[in-house]
Amino acid sequence: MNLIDRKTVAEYVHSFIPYLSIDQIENLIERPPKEVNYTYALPVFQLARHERKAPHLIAKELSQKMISTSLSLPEFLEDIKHEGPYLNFRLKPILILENIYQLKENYGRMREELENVNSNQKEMETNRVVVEYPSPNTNKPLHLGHVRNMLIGSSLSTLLDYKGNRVFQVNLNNDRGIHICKSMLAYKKLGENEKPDIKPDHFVGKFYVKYNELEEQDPHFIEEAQKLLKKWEEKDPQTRALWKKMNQWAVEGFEETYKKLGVSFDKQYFESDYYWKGKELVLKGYKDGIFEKTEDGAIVAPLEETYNLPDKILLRSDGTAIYITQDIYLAYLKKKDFNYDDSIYVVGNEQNLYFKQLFAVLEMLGFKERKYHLSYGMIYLPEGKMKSREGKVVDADDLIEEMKTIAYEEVDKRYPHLSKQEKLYRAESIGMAALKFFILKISPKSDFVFDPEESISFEGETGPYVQYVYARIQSILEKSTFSLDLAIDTNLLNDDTELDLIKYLSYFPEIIDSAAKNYEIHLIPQYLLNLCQTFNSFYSKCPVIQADKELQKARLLLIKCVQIVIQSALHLIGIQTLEEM
RNA sequence: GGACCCGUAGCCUAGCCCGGAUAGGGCGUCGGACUUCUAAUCCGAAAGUCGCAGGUUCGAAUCCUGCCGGGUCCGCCA
Repeated sequence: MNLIDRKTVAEYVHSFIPYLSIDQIENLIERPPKEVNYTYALPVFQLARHERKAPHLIAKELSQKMISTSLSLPEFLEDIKHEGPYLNFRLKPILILENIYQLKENYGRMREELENVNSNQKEMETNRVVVEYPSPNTNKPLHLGHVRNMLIGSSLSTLLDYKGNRVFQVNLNNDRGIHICKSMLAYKKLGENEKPDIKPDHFVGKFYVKYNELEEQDPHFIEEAQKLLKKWEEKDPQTRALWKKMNQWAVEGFEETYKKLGVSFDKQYFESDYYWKGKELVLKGYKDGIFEKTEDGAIVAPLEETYNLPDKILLRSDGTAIYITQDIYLAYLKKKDFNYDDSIYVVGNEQNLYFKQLFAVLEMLGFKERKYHLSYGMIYLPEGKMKSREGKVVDADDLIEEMKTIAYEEVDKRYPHLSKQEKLYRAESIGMAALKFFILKISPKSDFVFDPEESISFEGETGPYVQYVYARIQSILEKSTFSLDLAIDTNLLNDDTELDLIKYLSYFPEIIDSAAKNYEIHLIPQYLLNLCQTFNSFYSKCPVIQADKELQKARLLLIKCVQIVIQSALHLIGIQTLEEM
């Protein structure tokens, strides 16, 4: 097999432009616009300074030099062409198709696969990564924000694992604090001894909403909730028993939701187990003169001068822990548990400042491990921000059910004759694909408005659109009387859509690479849309089954490769393929 | 008051980190394509001051500065 990608091209170009490094050239190389039927383009403007010539002349001369000095082009290149100030390269199609067909689901990490085979670098240390998400509060069920969080966290974990990292997924249950006491108080007042008659986390959440209704009528309830928290901290047995019971309900309910979304963890942390342990670290920091004490005795980290951040309280004046106290400890604990190289926190952007402060405080303590806050934007409803307090949220379970229900109707509409079991199977797969793709195709940084009416779609830029391409290919492969074979004549693949497909296929490894490097999951759905749009154009223009033998065999291999890439890309974002839909 | 994020056709969104070919898609609208590999599809059309104004550059949606509009956050919540 031949390792061919952007870097291979850069290495080749470097032999003609020695004054630029391979990395510089690789950085310069870009993907040409759609209508240019070449794989990579080198804009030569930058060379104009060295060469003191007009860009289009440089491009022309370089291409001539490349073609004449090497007699024939290097094995992996089919064509080089100058076009204005650009030098365009086309990779040899058969090599791309060969790589995909042989590497199968490993094609997306082609470079690692082929380099490992060649150099047998097994002793190379595997990078260890901890990904923390979704870290829910245990007083109410999961909502759409958590869904976004989980989909990002879980597909990032899959992706990093795919690229050779050892990934540990962990979840921090925020099971202690005033929020859970509020649900407990309402339960005591209104539902004592009732057992969940609905999904247990929803049952707990019901009381959280009820609490807020109570508080609205009578603001004194907050004092009662605080009393309950105090009793909890004093380990009052009755309070602890109630707390334990309700937390169990909440966590049980979460587990069901995790399962539906295909999320699982290597370890679950519970804040209540160690929230007080960070206290020692903070006090030691104070003793060492790193932190300061306020007039009333709270410990504060001075961040203003060194970090240009607001100072941060680390310990209450009464000596009790607050949220950051335990997060400091947890950083050490995760290091101890997993000996990680990278620690990623998947948390919404409303906590951007908090994480800057947390990381600064850890650094002050001498804890200098690599940490990254993967911050994502908030989701709004058409009527504004979601408010759990008022029960104005898109509930995760409801949303999942709704997606499946609508998907069922769509399947039923098209194929009423199918068995109910088959319809359910497809609806589950299609509904989940629609949900996951809808959320993951958007750049994690951007906020977005979720309009339930408009967002649940199965047409256009959606998961089902991609699944549909997979199924269409499957259907052709089954109907063709020819079998797949690498011995094809790629010259027959000369339609624009065919050349485009090959071009997009060759980008897959570099898309995966940059998605993993920059933690940008949305690059994968975006890539799939480009690939699938091109396939659908191909599909309507280029018949496969009716084509002559040689052309048919060439097209079969091409579409098989498209199918392989679709499947492995979808797998990375937790979406299943369907052979028929 | 301060810090950070966002502003791309009626609506949604990619591209911004790392400046390069006429700014890509989708929804919606209008007009076409199923006796032919699955129409959850395809083809075509209308629709854009890339928030505004400067600056840097051969070249700016992309980098810098200022402004306008929206959002988030800011010492004892989680």
